[in-house]
Amino acid sequence: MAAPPQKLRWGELEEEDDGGDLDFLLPPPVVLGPDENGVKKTIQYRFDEEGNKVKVTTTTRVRKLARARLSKRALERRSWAKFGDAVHEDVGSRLTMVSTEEILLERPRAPGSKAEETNIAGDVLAAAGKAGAVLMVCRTCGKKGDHWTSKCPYKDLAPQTDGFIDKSLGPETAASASGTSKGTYVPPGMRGGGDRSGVEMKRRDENSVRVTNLSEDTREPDLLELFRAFGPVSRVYVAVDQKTGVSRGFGFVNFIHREDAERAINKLNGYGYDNLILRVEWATPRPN
DNA sequence: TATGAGCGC
Repeated sequence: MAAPPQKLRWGELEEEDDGGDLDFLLPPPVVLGPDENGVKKTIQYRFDEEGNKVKVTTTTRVRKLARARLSKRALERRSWAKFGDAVHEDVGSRLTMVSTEEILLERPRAPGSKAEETNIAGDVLAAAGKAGAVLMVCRTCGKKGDHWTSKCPYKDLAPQTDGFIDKSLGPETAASASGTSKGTYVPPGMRGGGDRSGVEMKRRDENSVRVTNLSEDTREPDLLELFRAFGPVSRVYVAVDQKTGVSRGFGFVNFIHREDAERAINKLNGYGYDNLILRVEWATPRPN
């Protein structure tokens, strides 16, 4: 296999020699450096028009700027020994490389807990699960043994815990509810007697606003920033391609109050955001 | 391009 031709930059091209065939009489060119300042010296010889031997010294600075920009720490890192896949790399290459090594991450545990304790707890859970459905406790309505949280008929009425709830709504705790057993979470709809009949329930999804034509790098916090000005927001969602992680360019914002959603639609539809014109309209509720 | 994701049985 022939080596690929080395691509020369114009600055590296040899000077055109007009000395003709007598070049072999001249000493070979000498290249000195580059030194630590990136200064390279080239000493060449040629014949001038009158046939005199002339020494030509060229001084060039090579990569001076790039070197100057390296911090002390970066320079220090260059002297580190290679490890992992890079051990087998060419010793002279100082380039960063992409590794295919498997990196095992530790599973986060509760602070202070030991791995063994976790396993024991797991066994206990497994045993209890076999014995009955005591552990099937819906986190939304607190009902035991009937359904999982995802199947809860009231799941869309549950308060959000994803951090996007407007803090001005104030914290609601089980302690503020009446008739609760100690330490048990009581969802808002079940408070005050637990009789659901006649309680006006509005699906969270109802004040859902669809936002399209988002720029690719718009994320949920950005949407929240934009929409929270109109009133308390219960949920923000940006559709993301599961494979690539890039935004699909649309999302949803749910408002607690329908009027706020309406104002947001009126104000923000057609609004320029990140060089794009937003489309903001009512969302058709998700199937399910 | 264009109407959403998800845990424990």
